[in-house]
Amino acid sequence: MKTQLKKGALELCVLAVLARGDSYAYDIVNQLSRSMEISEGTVYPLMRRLQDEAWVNTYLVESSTGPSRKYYRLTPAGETALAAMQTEWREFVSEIDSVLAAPSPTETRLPKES
Amino acid sequence: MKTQLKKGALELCVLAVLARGDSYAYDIVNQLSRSMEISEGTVYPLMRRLQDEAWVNTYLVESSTGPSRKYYRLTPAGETALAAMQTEWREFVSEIDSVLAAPSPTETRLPKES
DNA sequence: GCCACATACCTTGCATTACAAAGTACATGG
DNA sequence: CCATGTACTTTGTAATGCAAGGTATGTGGC
Repeated sequence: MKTQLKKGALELCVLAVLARGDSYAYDIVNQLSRSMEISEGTVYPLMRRLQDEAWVNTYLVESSTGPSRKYYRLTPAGETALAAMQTEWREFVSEIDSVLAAPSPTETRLPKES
Repeated sequence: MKTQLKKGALELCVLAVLARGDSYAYDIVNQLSRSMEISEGTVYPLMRRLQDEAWVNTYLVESSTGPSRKYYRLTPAGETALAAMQTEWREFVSEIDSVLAAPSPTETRLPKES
């Protein structure tokens, strides 16, 4: 079920990780794995989308411990998008919480008349 | 974009509304509209799913101001599911917030060596 | 009577996105 | 030479939000 909750939030998470420093997909997955469940099959297509939106650009760096890494770097547009998403995220959480916190009727379970 | 964030959370919202008292889809849409954007085309299929899961059952009530209303009532299983989802929701928000709040490197934008 | 409007229901088709599964390729160590 | 870890990518499936459209009931104005 949690899968559905994640939709849209992972993009924000990936941008937040990149705001802390350039990284490559495999490492992003590992970083996010410390806080949440995430799979490679989710992140690689997501990185492609971020590129298509021009929120990141890429460069290759050779590694001595395996194949070359494709690093992603936030663009100015990406930073703007990240800021907007953080605001949206906070608004979204407030909205849901306000629904959850709405007053419960003192009389239990009576159909309301409009 | 916010559309994606909503996935999975609306089910929780609808159950939370029903926990405050039986209601019908058209009214649920209006109640939720006070806190968030929501459309009928989303809610009606969702109500069907809640029925399929046996989280709600229904009864008809005639209205003097329009067609009969199909009221939904939370079942015990629905209350259990609601409680579980509320917990999941809080965990989810914590996870995302922990990613957003993770420490920023003091040195800006340097590729990390593993 | 008729017509617009609000109420109330429902369905179809589209877009988005998370994920499992599978595959490719490089480097190291037994 | 073969298993393991690193690192990338693609394909297909499932879930679900939403616009758009459709049906039907009741009220009030003309």
